[in-house]
Amino acid sequence: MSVENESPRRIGRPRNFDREETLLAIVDLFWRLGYNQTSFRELEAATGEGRQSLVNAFGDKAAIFEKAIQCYIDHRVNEVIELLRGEGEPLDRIAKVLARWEADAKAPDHRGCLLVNTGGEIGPKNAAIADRMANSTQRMVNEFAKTYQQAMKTGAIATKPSAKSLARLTVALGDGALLQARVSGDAAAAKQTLATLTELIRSR
Amino acid sequence: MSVENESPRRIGRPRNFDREETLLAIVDLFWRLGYNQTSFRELEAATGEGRQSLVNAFGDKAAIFEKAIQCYIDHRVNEVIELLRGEGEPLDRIAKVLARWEADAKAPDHRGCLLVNTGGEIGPKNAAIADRMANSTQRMVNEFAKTYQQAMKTGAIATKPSAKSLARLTVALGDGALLQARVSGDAAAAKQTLATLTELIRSR
DNA sequence: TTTATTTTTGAACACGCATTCAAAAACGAT
DNA sequence: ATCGTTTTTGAATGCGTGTTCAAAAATAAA
Repeated sequence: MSVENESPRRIGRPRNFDREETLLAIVDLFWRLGYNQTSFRELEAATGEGRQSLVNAFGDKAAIFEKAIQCYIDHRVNEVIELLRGEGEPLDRIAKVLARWEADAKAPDHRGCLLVNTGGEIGPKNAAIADRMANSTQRMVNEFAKTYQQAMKTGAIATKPSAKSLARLTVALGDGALLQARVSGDAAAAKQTLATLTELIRSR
Repeated sequence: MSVENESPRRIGRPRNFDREETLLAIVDLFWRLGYNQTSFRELEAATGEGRQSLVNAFGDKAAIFEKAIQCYIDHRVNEVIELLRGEGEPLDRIAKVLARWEADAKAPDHRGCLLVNTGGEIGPKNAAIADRMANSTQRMVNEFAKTYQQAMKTGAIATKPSAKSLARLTVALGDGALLQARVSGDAAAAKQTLATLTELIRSR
């Protein structure tokens, strides 16, 4: 690997905007509108940049979307995993993740979860996108499974449904709750749904 | 109400196709491709009819989609409710619904659930569609709640998470499982997720 | 200052789409 | 047979879209 970080002074006209900041605005846009309803006109408006600049920086629309999905994964999915790997009791760490999902359900613009929304819209049509989504689900399931395993060792929960099974159920439930929140905007229902999971697991 | 069923001999050239049969083909198409990816070209191919005939019978694309959604609800959602109102023990009736969801997860074309897919794609943008989806969810939740209530009275399950809470969790979990099945095509994971719910509820 | 390279700007382009039109065809009624 | 009505057929139209082009602007190197 050659060194690329030391003074990346490149030739030519410098970029007018911050790449990461612009990408975050793009993520937010796809999150709210979905892939098909997001046109270059809205991308320009949301970022304040010309479309040629966006194409130059990120590629065509499909490439822009892929990078937005990756950005979302890097921030949101990894944040969930970090919460599960953090400090405190296993069940408390899981509660933190559920609280985070509730916060997304409460968002005023009915955004839900970008991966969930994309799953319904793109589905298996785009293999690259589908793979990343399936991989994200898998990573979250694995981390939940580890955390549930720890909770079982301390006796906080029963061992009857396996940790892996509980993990799969948890992630699927999060997906469903955030989907319903996007459609109906009823954040309270999502909150209660997730609370029921906690109740079901603890009371054993 | 005037009688409309007795010999509906109408004036003009008779329709060449069966309305219900064609609508079912349209439902299948939207189910697999989603709203945006379904163009009139594919509608023509799937139904074998000219686009003007389709527009004449069902209206423009938005109206066609609305009628397809309604058709899906009339068949699928109502079928779930009928299964819950059917014969047998409450938990067995619920098991029948879960088995039906598993079957949809197993479908070779990754269709998942039309309402789930549409929720991700349309979201809250189309109020008429969103209302019908929220209403369908509500009806299923209510019927699940009744069934869980019956199971509690017979002592088949504990009364600790309320019947309503369990019902909400069940529907949200079904949504999540079918969404994951659409994205990854991993029907086995969906099956195990739903099985874990049964395990969690029974073992108390 | 000049040159080379990259980004920005603004527009033009080609394509697919839903919508719409007009004529022909198929029926019941007169 | 003729007329009125509805569906079918096939094409045309207009619009929004993603993509692409060409000139101007901004920087580092020579």
